[in-house]
Amino acid sequence: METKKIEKKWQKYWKENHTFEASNESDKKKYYILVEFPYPSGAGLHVGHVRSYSALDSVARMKRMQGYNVLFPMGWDAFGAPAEQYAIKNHIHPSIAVKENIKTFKGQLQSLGLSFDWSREFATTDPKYYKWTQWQFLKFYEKGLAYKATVPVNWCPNCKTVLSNEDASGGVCERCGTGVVQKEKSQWMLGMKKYAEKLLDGLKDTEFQEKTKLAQINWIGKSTGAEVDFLIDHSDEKLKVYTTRPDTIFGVTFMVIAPEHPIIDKLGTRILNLDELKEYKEYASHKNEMERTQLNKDKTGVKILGFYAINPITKDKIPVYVSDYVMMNYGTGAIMAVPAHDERDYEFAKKYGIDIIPVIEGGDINKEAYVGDGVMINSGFLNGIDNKRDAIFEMTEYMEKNAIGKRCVKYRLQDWVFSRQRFWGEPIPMINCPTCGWVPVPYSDLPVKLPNVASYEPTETGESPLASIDEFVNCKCPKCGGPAKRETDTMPNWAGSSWYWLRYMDPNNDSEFVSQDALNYWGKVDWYNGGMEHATRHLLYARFWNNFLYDQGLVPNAEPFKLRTSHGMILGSNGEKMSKSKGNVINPNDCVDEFGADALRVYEMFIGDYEKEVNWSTDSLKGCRKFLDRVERIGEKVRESNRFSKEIEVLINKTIKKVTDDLENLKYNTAVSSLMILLNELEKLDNITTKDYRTLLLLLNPMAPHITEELNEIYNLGDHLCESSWPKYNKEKLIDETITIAIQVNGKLRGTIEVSNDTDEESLKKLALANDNVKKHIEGKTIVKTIVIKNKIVNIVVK
RNA sequence: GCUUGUGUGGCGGAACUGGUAGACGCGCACGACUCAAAAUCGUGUAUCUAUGAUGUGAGGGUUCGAUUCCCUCCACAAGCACCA
Repeated sequence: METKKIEKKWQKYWKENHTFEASNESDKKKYYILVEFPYPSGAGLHVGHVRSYSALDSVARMKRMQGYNVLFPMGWDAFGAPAEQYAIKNHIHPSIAVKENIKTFKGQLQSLGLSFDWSREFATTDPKYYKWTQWQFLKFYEKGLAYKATVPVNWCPNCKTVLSNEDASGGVCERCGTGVVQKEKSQWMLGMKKYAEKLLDGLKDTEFQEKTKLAQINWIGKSTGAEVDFLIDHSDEKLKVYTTRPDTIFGVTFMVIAPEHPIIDKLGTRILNLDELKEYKEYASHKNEMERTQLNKDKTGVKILGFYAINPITKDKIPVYVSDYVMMNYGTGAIMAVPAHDERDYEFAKKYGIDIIPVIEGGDINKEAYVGDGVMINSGFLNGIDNKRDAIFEMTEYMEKNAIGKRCVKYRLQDWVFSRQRFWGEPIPMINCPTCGWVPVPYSDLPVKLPNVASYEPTETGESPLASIDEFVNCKCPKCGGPAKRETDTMPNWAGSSWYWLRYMDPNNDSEFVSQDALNYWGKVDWYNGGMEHATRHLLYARFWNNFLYDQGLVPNAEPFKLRTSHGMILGSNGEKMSKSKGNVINPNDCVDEFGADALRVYEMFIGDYEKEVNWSTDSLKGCRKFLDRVERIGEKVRESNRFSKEIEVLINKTIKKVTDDLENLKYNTAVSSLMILLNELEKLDNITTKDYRTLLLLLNPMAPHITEELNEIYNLGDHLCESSWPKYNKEKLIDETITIAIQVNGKLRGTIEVSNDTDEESLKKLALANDNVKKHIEGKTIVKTIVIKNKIVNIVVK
């Protein structure tokens, strides 16, 4: 039968028999495998999706055969800008384009024979799903973790929307590439900062890959130091700074505050050059518009005329500067500058002619050997202390005793800007009443649905398109019944993906976001695979969200994911990222049409190290097709027997072990290659047994599920593979009876000998010395030493 | 700049706790089958000044023995980026 027909036949069988649908009630051990659900773009499935989905599908299939109740779901992360842009252009509701795209994606995934449980499918854009996203937002609000704040936000003048720091990385809009400007805007925020320590600490309870943990740790960016108060001369005002090096306070020769620092307004009447400072603030806010990628930016700044700060230790008068190298959103927005030991402060001091006082011996910044540790000098009571740990400790103690400052911890992690001025997102379920203020939409009124209109143009003022839809905006205040207005901002793209794995456990529940029974049964996701690009933001948002739900007693675990792995990208055959403009895009449909789904799946697993990026090679794909053809052809040599052929008994046991281990350890490429080796050996035999063949097919089934099922049926080898047990190996049959031992002279290979397994050291030595080539190389020399490692090697050291 | 990775044939990549480097596949060459081609099968395929020597980014070290461990350096990739 032709490949296509075979594939369709089995796909139909699996569907009709609900083969891959997981049960929420089972005596079997559960295993939850999650792959990141795709954004259903108009471009269709990418070969990169196929890589991770095939790989984890093979794990899911193996686990089922090993007797687990496997949950391997799929859905759609379907809110987002592209659908909205498309809608604006064509004046059709985004849900229509999304529906189309989902249809395409689903068809493509199904044609690959991936064993997803389609009965649990949903899209984040389904009102039945986003009802619960909104419900959870209200929980955040109730706990004070969702709040409105006026914050300087990244603003894209082209898209007319607020961007998160993440979406504005590099100072340009992630979507359109326009330079981002700073703008003050009232936004909904989620209090993620409060969870910084938990998110850091919770990593202990995960088995994430080390690189993923590190990425998260970096992103959270914890640092310990001290907050120190500098009094302002002739005033009760204080300037609070954060420093990780309180020990260097004797070296402070100036201070720097962020352009937005509130003290400027507070002491406005005393400041002689207020206009200049305002001008600088204006300049700084536009700075992002310019090439922010420019490195080694020149330090700029303005000295505040009119007041000084007082060093709390030395009582010196310290000039205060405004500069944009200090950020308002980190620490206290103010720093004590120690130009002798900090590169940035040094640069600034040089430019503005400020004194530089070294306080660490040999730590002078303008010397090559800049060090941050050494003997304290010019530092009063710290003089002579020879390491920073003790110096920091002494100083902090002193500060706390004298109420000058105190120990504290800071995080780089910021609260999550949760508002977007877009149409195509979950409406934030809040109502603004002129008398009651912000009032949450009652739970019973959820979901707040997106209206069905035909215009999605953003407004000039930067409000969401929803703001111009009166029937949506105008409503009654749930509290006082008076006229009120709905929040028109929607949630960011990341919202829907911050809890989707929970919904899969119980996707059709109308009364709860997921039932407690389902939560208790499925627990944590056992294995979550996705792209490395999501190792920080998505993974942090998801963990934050889940930690919050846990604190509310809504889910049984603080951490949602046990293991997290990530796959490498697939590049075009020219080594560049696949893109339409480069003409190097490979469409998985074409591959399925020409070579079959099985061949594509096997190829994508064989293509290379799963965690590294790889270049596409259609030739290699052909090779995998050939491999499957050979598997098919060898069936002609099968003879009935329930034993392994003697010649390959050890090899086949080894292969079972290898494939089993490799599939669990991201070593998909060697899993495939070990099956190729097995096939090579089987081909050398005149005939093979039914047990040989069925074992080969069982092992290959997770990777090439269609052809293997078909061959199993054609040769009448037994139950359907997907309903059979995974092969087990016999530990005693893992070692060959005869093995090859390498013989070296002075570490160089001079020959090999065949010996029976476990030949003792003394005999090995004798055999080695008897070898002709060895004799030649030791002739006329003295043997200094002989190293014999059983079953491995003999090394003769001569002089 | 910082953090984290990665450097192995023409190519993708193997190599257990240090023990025969280059498994497996692609490509290429030759051969078989064929009138011929495709497909298929078989053989070979690191390099060189070739009975030997050299080879895992470069240089050093530890060891009987190093792709593997240690030090220095180089290149590339990803992430972060004035974080005090």
